[in-house]
Amino acid sequence: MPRLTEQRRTARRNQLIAAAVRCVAREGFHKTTMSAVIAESGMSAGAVYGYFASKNDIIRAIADSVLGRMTANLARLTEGATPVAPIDALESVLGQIADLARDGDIPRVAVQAWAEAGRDEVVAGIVRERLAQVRNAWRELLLRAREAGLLSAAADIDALAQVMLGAMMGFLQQYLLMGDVRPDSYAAAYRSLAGAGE
Amino acid sequence: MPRLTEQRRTARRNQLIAAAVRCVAREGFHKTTMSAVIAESGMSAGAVYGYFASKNDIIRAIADSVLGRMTANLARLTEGATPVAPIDALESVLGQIADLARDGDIPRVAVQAWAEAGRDEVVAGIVRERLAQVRNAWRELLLRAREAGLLSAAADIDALAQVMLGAMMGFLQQYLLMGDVRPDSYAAAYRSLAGAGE
Amino acid sequence: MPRLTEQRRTARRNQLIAAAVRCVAREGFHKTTMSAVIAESGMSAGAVYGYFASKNDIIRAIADSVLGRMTANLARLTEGATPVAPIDALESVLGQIADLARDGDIPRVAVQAWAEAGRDEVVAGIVRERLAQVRNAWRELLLRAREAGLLSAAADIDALAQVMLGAMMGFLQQYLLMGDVRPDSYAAAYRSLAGAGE
Amino acid sequence: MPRLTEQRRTARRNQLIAAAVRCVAREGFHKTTMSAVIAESGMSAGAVYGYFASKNDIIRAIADSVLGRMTANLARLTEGATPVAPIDALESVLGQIADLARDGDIPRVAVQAWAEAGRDEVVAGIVRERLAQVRNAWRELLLRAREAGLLSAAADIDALAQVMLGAMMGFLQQYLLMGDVRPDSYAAAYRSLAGAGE
DNA sequence: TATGAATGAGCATTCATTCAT
DNA sequence: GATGAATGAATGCTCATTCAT
Repeated sequence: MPRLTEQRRTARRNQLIAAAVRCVAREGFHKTTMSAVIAESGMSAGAVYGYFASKNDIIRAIADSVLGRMTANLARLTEGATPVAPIDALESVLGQIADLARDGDIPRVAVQAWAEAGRDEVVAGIVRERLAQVRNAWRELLLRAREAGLLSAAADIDALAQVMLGAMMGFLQQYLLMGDVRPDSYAAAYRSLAGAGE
Repeated sequence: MPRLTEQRRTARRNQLIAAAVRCVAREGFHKTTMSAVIAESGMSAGAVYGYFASKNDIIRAIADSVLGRMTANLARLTEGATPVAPIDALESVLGQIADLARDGDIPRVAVQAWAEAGRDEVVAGIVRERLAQVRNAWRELLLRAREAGLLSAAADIDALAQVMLGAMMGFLQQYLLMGDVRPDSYAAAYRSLAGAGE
Repeated sequence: MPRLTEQRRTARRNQLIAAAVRCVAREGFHKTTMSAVIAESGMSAGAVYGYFASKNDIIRAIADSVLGRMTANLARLTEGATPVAPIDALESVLGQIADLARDGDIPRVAVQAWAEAGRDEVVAGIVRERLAQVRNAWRELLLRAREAGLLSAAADIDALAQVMLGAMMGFLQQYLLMGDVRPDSYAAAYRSLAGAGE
Repeated sequence: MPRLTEQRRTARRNQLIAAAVRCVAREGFHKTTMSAVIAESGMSAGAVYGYFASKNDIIRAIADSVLGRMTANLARLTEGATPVAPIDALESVLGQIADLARDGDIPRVAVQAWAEAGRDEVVAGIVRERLAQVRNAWRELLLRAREAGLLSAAADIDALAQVMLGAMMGFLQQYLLMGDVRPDSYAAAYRSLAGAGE
């Protein structure tokens, strides 16, 4: 088969996932019909099943794709060699999330994926892996911050990474559900919490 | 006269919701069939539709019930007159969430409700109301903490309430998805974060 | 049982039939639900089944009642001893039908009964009996008209009675479906047809 | 390309309508189940819904089809250029109706359609249109008869067309319900009515 | 190869009827 | 008696998937 294969195939797959994501953002995984995905993608039913074995397969691909794109921007943050104060990093990350939520469907579908993980163990595996990536990125960033003295030497890096990931999830949910959270004040609140309790 | 008393009617309704919650915890809202709910509840198809007009109605009742029960314990915390350090309160609340998640279906279904809010405006309204309640409880607690000097005078109470709610949501999601978060270390991390960056 | 029984029972039965007729005029026999009849009658489900064994029974009672009331006025016409010209009688009868159709549900439900006769042999029997009554009335009237010289001596009384009944049915259907037929011009047309063709 | 040609699609549609007509002749519109239609047509449930959006759609298509076929033969009668005596034409038309009723389901279903017009405004529109066609055909025939002197010059063509349509409906109903009407004597009775009343 | 019509099990919901109170 | 909540088989319809063309 000399036709331009793998590259073209991947492109079509992505185009299909993009169409499916638009549908899922509107109706959720299980109220989205294959018929809707087929119409949105402009492909034929047969063609779709040439790229994915089943609707479940598409759901899994969507989950992976969408969570991957949530993570993508975060990775960029960590790549930099210069240490960043964790809360500054958080503000930046929350800003990226707010941007994604304002402009597109990804965060809405990410929430769907978190819910779906509760009933499909494969999706659960994908989600776990993606969340682990985010935590790893945070751990790296936090370590560098601690080395730079931007974080107390006694800080529990693992727990803090969990807290940072949790902040992202909590912020996103409130952004989507309440629509009244702002990256700057949200991140700043962590600072005000500071001296408290001691 | 075989007329149902309001009390009996409410009891049956709750019994039905409880059965439906068990189903939804397993399969999510839209993969749960009425047939499954009927079997789980031990009622007949017709009887179920005597209590709820449609599956959608049940979904909404579940969302309200489940989010209400997530909130219930929190309210208890705020009722106390004695000021509590916010992070101590958080640890306590996360502990309650972990307990609920370990012992029952409520938190799993709460996640479903958050996702469903993205496609059913009625559920979105219910969720907004319930989340607002949680924030209000936090605001009250935070105000009292600030008055007692357990919180910096400059603290942004509204933003902090958002952060506290977000912490609950982020903790719960990670509890369900990763299974490795612990109330004590999670809450403690907030403290270690505190001084940082300044 | 010293309670006023038979009389009261009949009254309640008629009240029930009246309610059911209102429903059937709106939705036809088979789109009318027992629930609707129960609501319209103000009785309880159990009570209704005390008067009629089944929905089918009600349908049959309605058919009989409604066709009986279509016939009632016709009988009055024939009772008179004085001979009437057939076409004058027809105009009068069509006028009565138009009045019934304008003011109430009976003719609409009569059409339902004719249709139902195609699938329920019991209703077919009721309809046959009622139509036979109408024909008999016409036969009597036509005989008297022939004796009085208002009708040709060679007239086929049986066939003419069929034609008169047919005229009533055809007029009613057009009144209900087209709404543009008038008793006077409709009857008059029979006269203009008369001499023709010979 | 397995695309259906318009021709094939229409053929399948008609086959489906034919199957549905057989069911409706037996049980009426609303006691005919989709399941019965599906079985009778030999198609699958899904296929049926590829041709018609709903059961209501099928009912409407049946109404149009059946009333159209009642009309078809009438049109043929009018096409002829030679004037026909109205009562001769009537006898011929009643003969066609009797043939249709003896051999097939069409007239039984036509009666269903007239009844259904009382509750579905779309069916009512279809019926009105089809009845108007019949009247138009009669008007044309009557005009030609009047020109040829087969009808009194003073005859009210519109009213006579109503009477002719009414005769067809009344004859058909009696054919189906009583089974004792004959085209020849029925038409002849109109003649015997002739001199009467003057 | 790509198509889209066909499949049919499965879905949410209805409703005539019953019977415990 | 009278009530109306409960029953559950049956209904109209959907939709993930297949496969003849």
